[in-house]
Amino acid sequence: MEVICAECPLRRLPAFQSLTGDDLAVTDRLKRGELRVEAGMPILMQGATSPQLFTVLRGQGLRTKTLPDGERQVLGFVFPGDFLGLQAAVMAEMEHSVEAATDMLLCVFDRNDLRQLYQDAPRRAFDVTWLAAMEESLLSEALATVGQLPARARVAWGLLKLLQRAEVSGLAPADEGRAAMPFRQQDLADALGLSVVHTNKMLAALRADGLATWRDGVLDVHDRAGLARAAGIPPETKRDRPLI
Amino acid sequence: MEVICAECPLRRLPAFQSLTGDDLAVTDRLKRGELRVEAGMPILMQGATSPQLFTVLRGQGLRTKTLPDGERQVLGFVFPGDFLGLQAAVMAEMEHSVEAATDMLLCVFDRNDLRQLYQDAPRRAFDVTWLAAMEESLLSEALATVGQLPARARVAWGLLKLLQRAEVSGLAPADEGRAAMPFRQQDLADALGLSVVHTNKMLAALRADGLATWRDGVLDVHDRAGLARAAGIPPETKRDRPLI
DNA sequence: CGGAGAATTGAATTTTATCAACTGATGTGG
DNA sequence: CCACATCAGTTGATAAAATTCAATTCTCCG
Repeated sequence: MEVICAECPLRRLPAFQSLTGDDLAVTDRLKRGELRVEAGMPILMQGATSPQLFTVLRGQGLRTKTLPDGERQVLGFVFPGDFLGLQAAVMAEMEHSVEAATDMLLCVFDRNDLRQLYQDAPRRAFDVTWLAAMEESLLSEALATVGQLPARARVAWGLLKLLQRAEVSGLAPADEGRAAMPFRQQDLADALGLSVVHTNKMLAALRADGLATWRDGVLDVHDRAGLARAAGIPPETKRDRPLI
Repeated sequence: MEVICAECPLRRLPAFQSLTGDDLAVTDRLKRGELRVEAGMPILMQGATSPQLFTVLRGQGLRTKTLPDGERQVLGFVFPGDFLGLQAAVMAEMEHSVEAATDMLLCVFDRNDLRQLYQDAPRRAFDVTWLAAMEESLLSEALATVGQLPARARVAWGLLKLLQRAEVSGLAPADEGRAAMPFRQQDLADALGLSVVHTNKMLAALRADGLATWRDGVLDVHDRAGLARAAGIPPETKRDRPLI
């Protein structure tokens, strides 16, 4: 086991809440090990039960849902600090899949220990609920965006969200508006409910307007305010999040 | 206080989990009263903090999110047994609104008691997380539907979901395929990311195909299998849910 | 009886998807 | 080292889907 919770590099990020030594110890005791996953490999499968829960230490991934007719919806992008598999632990099985977009390093927990956590560490249990509520909030915003905004605004929103997530999770400096983006345009299109072709055209439009450029795996936001305007001006919101 | 938890009529429904006397007592102690809300009135407001949490005893409502540009997305339909306001209790403020579609009767809890619940009744705390995970799952499915399916399939999916929710919450007998629907076509359209006009045309198409009729506040599903096929065949799933 | 809100229908317009072709980068086997 | 396949991105032309606009009906309510 390489990383103990007390020395977890993620804890140093301003986005994450600080913890008491006690809570740290509880978490550390529950940690079962680490798992390396190669880019492109599945982490959790839709329809399967998983004996394990994960926290992302390094790398990025995708949450995807496949419909009976074969269509794919990207539910969200996975970044360091994200908690994976709560659904499988709490309900019967996963309703979506998670796959690695880059090589990833995961912190492993046991599904059965979750009940124990609720007994022994109510504060940490509350944090788990906090994360679930946060996910719900993210999904709500995505649904509203996909349901109500035209294509250009959707793409602008998607780029802003990606940049924010990268900044908060320490993958990009906070003010440069630049971050590594290991995802494909197809992934963004599937997240926004657009065809790849149209997504590509909207990206070209945003680029032509000097708002943002996404090329060779690097996203560059040249005009954050302008991009926010194109997305329908959702003012920037930040929140301290717990880390499991 | 009219209803004590031990005699809550919702507990008799097969959809809800049974509870130990202990857990019931804890819940009962936390119940602060009941609240009557008239049709059309707001229950929780987007952007506001709420000192209270609610469980729906009677009536139906809508969860809605308003975008900065004024567009409205319906995030979901509220039925008896639903738990409202978790977001406000766990995070800083509500990210969406909840309003009554019919006259409603709500069970009232105090926001500050939630922490206490996590201390005193870990099993109930786990149930709260279960509900949050369930909401997340519902939103995921909605996002995939809105993002990937064509209009006719979306409407078919919406009608099926509405019927299922009505049946599970005891508002409609399980096998008749018929339920009271106090919502407007505009609400369904806003839930599916379609215009009212187009939603209306798709409803007409489904009616013409003998699949379902929605008229005068009553939804009639004539051919459940056919409707499911039109929606892309999401096989029927049922789950026992906890009741807070 | 008049008016407001909701449902319905047809027609014109816009948005987005689909199809098809081409580029550039990457990787593989001969 | 080159021919060849593959995969992601790009672009233009065409087709389909859904929106908007406009007009009408219906019901409920004062």
